[in-house]
Amino acid sequence: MVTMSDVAREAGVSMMTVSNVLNGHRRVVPPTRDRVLTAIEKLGYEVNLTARHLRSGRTDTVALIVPGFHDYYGDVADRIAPLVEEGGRRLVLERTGASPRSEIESLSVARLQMYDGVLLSVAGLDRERLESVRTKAPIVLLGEREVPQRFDHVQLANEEGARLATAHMLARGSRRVLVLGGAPGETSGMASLRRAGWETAHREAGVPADSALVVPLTTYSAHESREVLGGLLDAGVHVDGIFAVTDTVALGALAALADRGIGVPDDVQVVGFDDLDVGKYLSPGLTTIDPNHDEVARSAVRLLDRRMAGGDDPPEHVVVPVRLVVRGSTRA
Amino acid sequence: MVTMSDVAREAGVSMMTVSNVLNGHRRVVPPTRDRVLTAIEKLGYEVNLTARHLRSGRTDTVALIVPGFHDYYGDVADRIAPLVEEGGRRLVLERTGASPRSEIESLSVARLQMYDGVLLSVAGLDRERLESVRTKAPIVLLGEREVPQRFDHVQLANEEGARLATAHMLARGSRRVLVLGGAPGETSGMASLRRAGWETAHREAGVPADSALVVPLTTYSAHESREVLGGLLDAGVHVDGIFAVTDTVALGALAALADRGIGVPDDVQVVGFDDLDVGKYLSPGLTTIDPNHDEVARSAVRLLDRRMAGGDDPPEHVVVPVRLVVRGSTRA
DNA sequence: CTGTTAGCGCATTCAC
DNA sequence: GTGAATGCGCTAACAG
Repeated sequence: MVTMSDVAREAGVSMMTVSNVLNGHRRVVPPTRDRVLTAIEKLGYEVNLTARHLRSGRTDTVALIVPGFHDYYGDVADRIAPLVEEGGRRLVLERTGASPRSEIESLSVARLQMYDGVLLSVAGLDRERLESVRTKAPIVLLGEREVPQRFDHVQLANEEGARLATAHMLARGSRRVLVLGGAPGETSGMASLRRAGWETAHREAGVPADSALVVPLTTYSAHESREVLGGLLDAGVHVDGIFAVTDTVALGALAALADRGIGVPDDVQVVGFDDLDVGKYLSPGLTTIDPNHDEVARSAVRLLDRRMAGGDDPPEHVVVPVRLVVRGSTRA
Repeated sequence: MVTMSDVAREAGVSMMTVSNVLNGHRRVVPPTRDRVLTAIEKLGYEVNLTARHLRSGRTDTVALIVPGFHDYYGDVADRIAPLVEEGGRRLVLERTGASPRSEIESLSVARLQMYDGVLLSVAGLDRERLESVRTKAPIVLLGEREVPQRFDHVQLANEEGARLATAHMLARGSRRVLVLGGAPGETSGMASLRRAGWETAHREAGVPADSALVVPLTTYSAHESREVLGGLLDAGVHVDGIFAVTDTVALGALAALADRGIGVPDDVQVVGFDDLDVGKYLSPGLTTIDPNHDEVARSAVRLLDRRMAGGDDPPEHVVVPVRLVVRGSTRA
């Protein structure tokens, strides 16, 4: 391995001069600079980032830690990456994985040290686990769970999105709108917030909200959704609208309806949440809530940049506005 | 920050004993061991992974480098992660991004140093760029592009999958099977290999393959697929089967057909490639090729483990078998 | 089984 | 504008 001192010897300068040429912290006069650059080129030298990290304390790396790689954070991650790169850093993804052990490991001081800052998706983490994160390292939380006040946090306007979705169907004639994946009771967490928006829409429209139409899910998978909704339909539950708390849930719901020959949107209107790409290509297209990933990415990076710059402003809790995207699964 | 020497002092032992307790390289007698563990607990010590890396040369980290986070590699990544963890390492994802600059940076010696091994998805990289990767670090290439012989490589049985897909439609009566996203000419690269399989199926079935039915795409997006196929249909091209080179392309094709009221599978049969989850929930379900991600993950990690263990076996080029998954978009 | 020595490659600090 | 010394925190190699 060719090191900085090899380059220094080749160029006839000290290591410090090489270092300065590389990171530009101090001015180096052009002729010296050129000699160094020539030597670097000739020897094929590249800095050892690990040594730089140990010495300087900076890693120039930001981590986005997600529950799993396949989930919807991939889309957000692609929007976060260029913003992080603008700040001269790179983004890496880690996953917490399924086991509590690996989850805790992802959040250990040792691992957090590897990064200048961490964006942590809280989808898979309970509050207790978050409370136990002991570090003053820059962290911004992302996601729809309730989080400790002391963290910066970016989440969606869950309740507002659910209200928009439900009001849209009520305004188009639905009177029995099922909220698929909605949690009864409570007022925090994605499922509860979205159920609350469903209630608000009913109240505003003067339509009674039947609590029998709040149908919880455990995995929020399309598979579970299809099974659970199918069971209800087969049991004769009367439904003329479905607010699925995610597009994935909506996908399962559409399959359950199609399995039974129930027409969308004529018999039952359907609205999802997330604006997955697939929704555009279904027939009919899926009406949904656009979660505004660009704005999520911008907010998250803005908050993290502030922390990484050493800002000690009070924690900020950003709620990103969302909007309704109307397609064919609801009536004109 | 509490360091190893703090722990050593607290426990009344040398740093080496602390180090040995932590990494288990040498036996430490239980009473000593307990004193060390108690001191670690008391002080809340955690190793500095950067220092360990600089000293030992190991990072205990494997990187999976992909063109973008949102694409289909998320699914493979989730299967690779546990296998990497079994080997006592963690997996991180990086993306090459769009710009050639960041792509080259991802492959720089400096960055590759950060990892014990690298799994590199070649989807976004041309051969020239790969040739220029100068390092003897453990690397395994993943994906359907042609790659230099000197690398280990895992790819799908593209041609066989395409043959299965096309033969399935020909056997069920299609005589004008369009290959959407197939590249004319050549015999390397995903699109060409899949077109070759389409040709093979025709030859085996004794059906002439009309080269006018080879329709190239540039982005392989659902959007492009919908537009391109729509244009052909509107121009009156006669088609009674579509082999879409990816499920995403199939999604766009299904939308183009639905836009025009063309029935699937009665008027046109459709087969995709990738077995994306969404295919199960469409109506009708999408017949497709299961790319066997489990086997891709296993092969990739096996090859990488061998390189990381210092094996100097000749480069291995694994072709992972695929299978046809029959759903409603083709006839019974 | 445990300790001592040395140094991984770089950037901070202080000198000139 | 450039150089010399020092040490970030850890572990390999060698003693004992």
